[in-house]
Parts: sequence; C-alpha cells; structure tokens
Amino acid sequence: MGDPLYEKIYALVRQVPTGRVTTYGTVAKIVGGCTARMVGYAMAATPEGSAVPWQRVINSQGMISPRGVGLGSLIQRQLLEEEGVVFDPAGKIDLQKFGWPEQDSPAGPYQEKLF
DNA sequence: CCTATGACTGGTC
DNA sequence: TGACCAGCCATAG
Repeated sequence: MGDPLYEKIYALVRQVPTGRVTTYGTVAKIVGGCTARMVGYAMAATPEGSAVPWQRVINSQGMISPRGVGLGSLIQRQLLEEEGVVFDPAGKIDLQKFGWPEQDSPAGPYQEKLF
C-alpha cells in the first residue's frame, strides 16, 4: 500500500458498478502513468480480502484472461453472471453494453442492481 | 544490477 | 479466425 498508482487502480476498479465490466487498457488509460500490463499485475497482486471487484476487469477482447491454471476464470465468470453480466456462447462479454464507463445511457435493467 | 516472466494490447501473417 | 511478434513496466530471483 505504498504505491499511489496501485491505490488509484484499486479505487477505479471499486468504482465499477455492479453488472458492468472494464478492460485493463481502459483502467490504465484512466489512471494514467501505467500500462495494461501493470493493471493486470496489480489485479494479480490483489488479495481476495480486498474490496476490489477484480472480476469486473477483463481484457480488451471482452474475455476473461486465463489465469494460468485453476478455476479462477470460472469463478470470475460465475461472479459476473451473478451480477447480471451476459456471456456470449464464445464466453465473451458485450463491451458495447456492459463496458464501463458506458458510452451511452441505456438505463437498462442493470441500473436496478446498483446499491 | 541483470534476466525472466506475466490476469495486456495492437498489428501482421 | 487463429497464431506470432514486439512494446510495455513492475516484481521476483
């Protein structure tokens, strides 16, 4: 917790509303001064006990990055589905719809999930 | 200090 | 559509 950069990344991820997802590149761009790789590393370094919804951070392809081995990706997918995120048959997320920050104000059913 | 590696990205083949 | 390469920077050994 000595790096403001990490704190900024975590703070930003925490601001991602339920039912929404963002990409590493987006986070890196908003935070500034860091790259997507750094964000990914920061997420990897995020302990489970933290209040950071790391599962809402995915890659630019709208897919869950395979975490080496293990069921981590499956858990991530389950968490997102529980939040209302819809996965394509290919296991991809429609960033046009669930991407954050949203480019539009669809006022969809996810807004009810806020709070 | 140097090398290897990784939850990424974009472009090329 | 899928595989490969180079750039990116922090962390670990």
